Amino acid sequence: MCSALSADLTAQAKIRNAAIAHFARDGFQKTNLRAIASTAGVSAALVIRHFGSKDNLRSVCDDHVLRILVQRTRTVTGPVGVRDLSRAYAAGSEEYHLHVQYMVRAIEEDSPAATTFVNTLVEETEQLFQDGIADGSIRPSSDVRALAVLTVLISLTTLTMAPPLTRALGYERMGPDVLRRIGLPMLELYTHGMYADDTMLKAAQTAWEAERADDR
Amino acid sequence: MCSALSADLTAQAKIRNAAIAHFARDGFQKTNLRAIASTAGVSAALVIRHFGSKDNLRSVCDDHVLRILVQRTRTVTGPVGVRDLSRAYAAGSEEYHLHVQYMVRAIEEDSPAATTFVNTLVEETEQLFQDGIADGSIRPSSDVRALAVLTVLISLTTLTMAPPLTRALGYERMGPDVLRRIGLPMLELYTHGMYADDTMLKAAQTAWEAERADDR
DNA sequence: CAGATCAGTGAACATGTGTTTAGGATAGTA
DNA sequence: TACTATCCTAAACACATGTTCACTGATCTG
Repeated sequence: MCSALSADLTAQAKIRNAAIAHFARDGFQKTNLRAIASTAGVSAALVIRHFGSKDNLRSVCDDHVLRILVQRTRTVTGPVGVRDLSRAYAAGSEEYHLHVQYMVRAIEEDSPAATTFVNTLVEETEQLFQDGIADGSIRPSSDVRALAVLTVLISLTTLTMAPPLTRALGYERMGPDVLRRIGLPMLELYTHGMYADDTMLKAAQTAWEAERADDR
Repeated sequence: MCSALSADLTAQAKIRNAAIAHFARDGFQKTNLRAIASTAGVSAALVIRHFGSKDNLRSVCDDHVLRILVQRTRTVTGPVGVRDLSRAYAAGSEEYHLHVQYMVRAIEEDSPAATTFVNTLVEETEQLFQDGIADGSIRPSSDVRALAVLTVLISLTTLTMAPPLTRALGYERMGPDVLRRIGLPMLELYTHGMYADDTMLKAAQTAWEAERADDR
């Protein structure tokens, strides 16, 4: 965990890390070069000198974060996976949170790297589900791909819940306690749903079939 | 549905509607007054003249959208509710979509009105769940409030799914077909979860209890 | 040492954007 | 007609911000 000590990093790395932090917290648009430069302890001109432009700086950050996250997924996957993302997240380092937040921001803003982020996550999740269905730990689904997208969506937005949602739960800021609070209902939902019977599901299924018939 | 005809609206209303559209589509920060003015067919100066400042314009838009959405909820609720939000959404008007999107943007950006938006939604949803639990249509939950927050979160982010998520499903843009595609797995999830048994849930429960014991 | 290369900076530049200002058109009124 | 009020605009202003430029100092290299 040496990345917090900025003294022994090159200026480029300091700038990149500062940029990642700012982009993650405030978004790309709202972050200005002088703020990044100030955090990195350098001048705004140096940022441009090293990275050419703000856009290019973002793409470097994208690559960096993506590489680290993928690497982490590769090594950590197996026992954890998506099944218990919130616990894995809660146990993760500050730096990891930052990277996850960066990724979510990238997806929200539809940055160039967002597609890669999402596709990696969805692919991995879908594979996990396929395996789970094969070994009987997960119920078969009518549309595994869509289920994967849905759970990725839920995981991401849960992990970096918008402040108003957090406040609706009675907390000031996002933190481990919020995740714990939201994690149990989530697992309950994943385990046995929330409807007592399948009335809704059947109604929707027949309605959709009728719609499909109308389309022809 | 006369609001599309802008000819017979006052300049103030035209500006407000244009602002709502721009804020919803591009966010508050990225929208500039001249774009709003152009859409409304007026000058940028008139926007300031009528609303004082960009910030005040937003707060007027917040109030307007909130009032309409709450009114709609009050009248439409009952048969629809949150249970089948995607179908209700798919059946809704263009204007309704715009307002929902506006609300999601407000929540994402944590605008002043976001708290009101979210609290209204969560309150209404929680009440719906309480009623459902009472009449047996919904399973009892260990934390109804948190469940309400979670489902509001899921509904909102599903309705205005980020473009990369949409693309991961093979579609170019968000639309009724995407909602239909994601809606079925969602209902399945709500009906019987996705885990085949309660291994995960039990593991998490004991882990959390152990953690709570550690905290003392 | 001379020269070259590299990291780095402060000031200036260009542009975008929220806001102000001075004034123009139009309609109502005495 | 003259006065007033209302609605509206073009141009200017002020400021933030991405980027460029001229320059400094340090570190190699011959």
